[in-house]
Amino acid sequence: MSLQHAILGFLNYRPFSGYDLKKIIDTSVRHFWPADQSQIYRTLNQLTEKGWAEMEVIEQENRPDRKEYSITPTGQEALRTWLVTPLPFGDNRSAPMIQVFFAGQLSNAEIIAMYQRVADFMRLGLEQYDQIPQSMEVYADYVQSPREFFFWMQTLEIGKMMAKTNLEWIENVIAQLQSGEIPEK
Amino acid sequence: MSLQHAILGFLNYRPFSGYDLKKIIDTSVRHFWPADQSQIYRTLNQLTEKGWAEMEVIEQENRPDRKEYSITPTGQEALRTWLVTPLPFGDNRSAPMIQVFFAGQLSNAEIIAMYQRVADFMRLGLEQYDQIPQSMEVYADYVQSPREFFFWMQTLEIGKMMAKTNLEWIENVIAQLQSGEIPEK
DNA sequence: ATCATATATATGCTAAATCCTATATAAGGA
DNA sequence: TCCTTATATAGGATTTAGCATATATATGAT
Repeated sequence: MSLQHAILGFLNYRPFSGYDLKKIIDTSVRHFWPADQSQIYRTLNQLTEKGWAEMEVIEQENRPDRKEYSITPTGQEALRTWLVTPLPFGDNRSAPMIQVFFAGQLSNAEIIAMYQRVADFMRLGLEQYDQIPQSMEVYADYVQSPREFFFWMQTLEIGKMMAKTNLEWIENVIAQLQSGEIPEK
Repeated sequence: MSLQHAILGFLNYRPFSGYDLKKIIDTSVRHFWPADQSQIYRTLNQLTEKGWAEMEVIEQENRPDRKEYSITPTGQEALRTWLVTPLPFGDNRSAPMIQVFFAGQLSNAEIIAMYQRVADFMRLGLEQYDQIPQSMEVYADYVQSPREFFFWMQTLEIGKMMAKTNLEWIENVIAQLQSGEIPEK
């Protein structure tokens, strides 16, 4: 359902083709909603069937025709309705959490080794967060607005905060294990 | 894939039936990995086909026969291999993040109203976290071990930390919007 | 001349998840 | 008697996602 709304969100800026959308998504919302090319095309068909988007074939020389999709008034209404619907944060499936739940079945040494590797990945990720704002400038091609930019940066901000919190938690678990407080089974 | 490993994790404590597992999952890992009844039964079939679990029919009086599933040595190996594989935290789809990304398409008043409702939900959720440890005692029926308990509590701990971080972020966004720093489009 | 890359869309197949319904037995309450 | 709840498993239908492959044109590099 959400990919439909994500695409509607972009179409509400201006019309795009499936090919455009693939590139845009890969440089923006991919971090919290990756989308396969085939999925994007299929979703555009769904939006058209629902009457939330309209398609126009744009003939081109030297390259295949484009199918440009525009949002319809019904689509704009559907988008707004969805955007103002409170959704629960932190309600997502998480395989790493399953690992934590069953970590007791491993030895302390194994757990420490694994989480030290995870912590290293997270520290790397945190460093890279600071380089993302530059790559965000790409978006200026699509929409030029400090208001939009503010909310885009908020998705980065929350990502960074979550990563920090995760890292803090991991470091704490490692410390507790290393302190010997947690007896082996 | 992960439901298979979650179920293996439980089977590694002792044999369970699909009916047992449904109840156990609903009172434990449901928060980060909900599972439908039919999905559990189908996954048990998959585990059996893979040779990771074995099924034994237990005849009962007065009620339908149980099919008890035990983990096999191959299954234990698969579980261990998966448990020591570092998985990236914070790599999950998040519909609320899509809403943030496109929030600029709403008015400040609409955004504030929506996030105040979300914040209220989160504060409620945070209060309830403190009551969960009691309900965790149910697990004692399945496994009696302070070591296991430690890791179970860690899944609660990270959930609470994440909820706090989310709330902090939301309160900050609301404050920025209310301060008038963010111009309407 | 060939090979990779960019532009552009489509379809087949599979896995995973969700919802719904079906089947069967028995206890307990209204 | 009938209805609900508990115990127990199974399968159909649909949605979403992910991976692979096909098709078509044109440019630039080796």
